[in-house]
Amino acid sequence: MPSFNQKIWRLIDKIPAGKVSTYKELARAAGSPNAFRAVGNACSANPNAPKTPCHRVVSSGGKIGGYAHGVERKIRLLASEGIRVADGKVTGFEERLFRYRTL
DNA sequence: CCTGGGGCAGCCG
DNA sequence: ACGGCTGCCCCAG
Repeated sequence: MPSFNQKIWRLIDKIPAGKVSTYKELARAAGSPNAFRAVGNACSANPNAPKTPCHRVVSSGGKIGGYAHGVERKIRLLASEGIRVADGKVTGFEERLFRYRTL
């Protein structure tokens, strides 16, 4: 029985390269729409840093958000996947957003 | 831009 | 089990 964190990590693993998701979306996909904050916690507590791509998780509206290993690193990782970040936001966020389910 | 309030899992003590 | 604190947050003002 996976804990909340496990569920979150599992969901994050499903995000394909070149796409991004948000804390809010993850919370919704995990079944707790208001647990977006706990999602952020799960990411920082993520045991496998690059393995589980928490760098593909941004804040709502496409804002870059934070990163335990430094936001700089996060931006670089995203850039290497073809995702550009300008002015603290993901360019073309709406199009690059990975949707888990169509409710 | 900044502030305050809300809401939630995890980790102490 | 219980209360208090923390955090890669969100939203309204």
